[in-house]
Amino acid sequence: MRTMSNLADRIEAYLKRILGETEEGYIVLQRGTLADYFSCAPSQINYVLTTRFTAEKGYLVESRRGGGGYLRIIKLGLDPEGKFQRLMAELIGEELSQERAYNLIDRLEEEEIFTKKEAILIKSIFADRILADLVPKASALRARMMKEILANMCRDDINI
Amino acid sequence: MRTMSNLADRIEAYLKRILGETEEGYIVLQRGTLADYFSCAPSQINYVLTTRFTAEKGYLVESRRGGGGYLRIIKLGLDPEGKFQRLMAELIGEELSQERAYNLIDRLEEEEIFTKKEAILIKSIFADRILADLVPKASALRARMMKEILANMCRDDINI
DNA sequence: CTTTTATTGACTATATTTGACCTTGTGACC
DNA sequence: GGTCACAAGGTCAAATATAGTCAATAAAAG
Repeated sequence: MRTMSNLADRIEAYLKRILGETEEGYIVLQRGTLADYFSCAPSQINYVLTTRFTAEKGYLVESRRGGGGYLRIIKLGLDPEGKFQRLMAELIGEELSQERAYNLIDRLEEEEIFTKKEAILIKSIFADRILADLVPKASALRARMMKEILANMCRDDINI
Repeated sequence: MRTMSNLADRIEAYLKRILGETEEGYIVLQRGTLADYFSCAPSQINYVLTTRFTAEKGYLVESRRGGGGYLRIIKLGLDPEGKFQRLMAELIGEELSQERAYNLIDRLEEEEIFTKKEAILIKSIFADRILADLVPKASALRARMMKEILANMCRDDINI
């Protein structure tokens, strides 16, 4: 269980909770109102959005300024058509930092492509702590490993 | 003989005591607070963690910096036959060739410690084909990764 | 006396919080 | 239509709050 002791974590949890309670898969709210609710600087909301609601984590944020302005936070599902290939092509590339890898793995766990145990297992060996001193280009290795894992997840003989 | 009166030992004993009293199998605390409690340098805490709370001794440590930062010390679950600890001990400081790794993984799959999918997943990224050109000491990395995986298999907080 | 283990502190890395300033959209007024 | 006030949201950098690393030194063990 997270300590939830800092503001950013509490705002994140709040947004995820109401996102989970809604039917449409997105929520619309105002930055200033939310900032008031948590008695914080409005820019704190941007901080939470940019660190917790990224594309890798499966979210899309739209907004509008001016009168009637708003924030819309959308929870994305995976495209069932060729999802692995799309993920590999769009999100991995030639380099994959520890943080981006973890986000991606969490996302694949949410989509039930990995079990919790598999997610922990993969994250454990993708850690900089494990790779850094033995691998000059750790991000290149992570990218390669992640692609290899995803390719193997497509094997037919895997669910026997 | 240890005098049992040095700081590191007392901090170790303290952490193990509160770990034993908790229900969840892990504790969360702050490095600075603990250092204050023992009136020592914060880095002393890191020393204790790296020397006493290692995977081979049955612990995992996770942490986070910045506001709301914390240390989480996880006590690994019981391993009655000491199988993992023995495997880890054998692998410490050793090298693990692709062939030996594959044999070990197959054995753990037969013993139903890994599912077929997990075995395929691990083997896929342990291949020399994946590691060789990016990792000067591929066997050292495999040994380290394998230990890390085994440690994580003992976590109580993953429901296997 | 030598080797191993423990202690400390200076420096580094990372995450969060806040505030001053910037940009864009809307509508009233001319 | 142009301009202006106001109502959003955006950006960025400084201040603050944590934790990590490393190397020098001290203490203990052998």
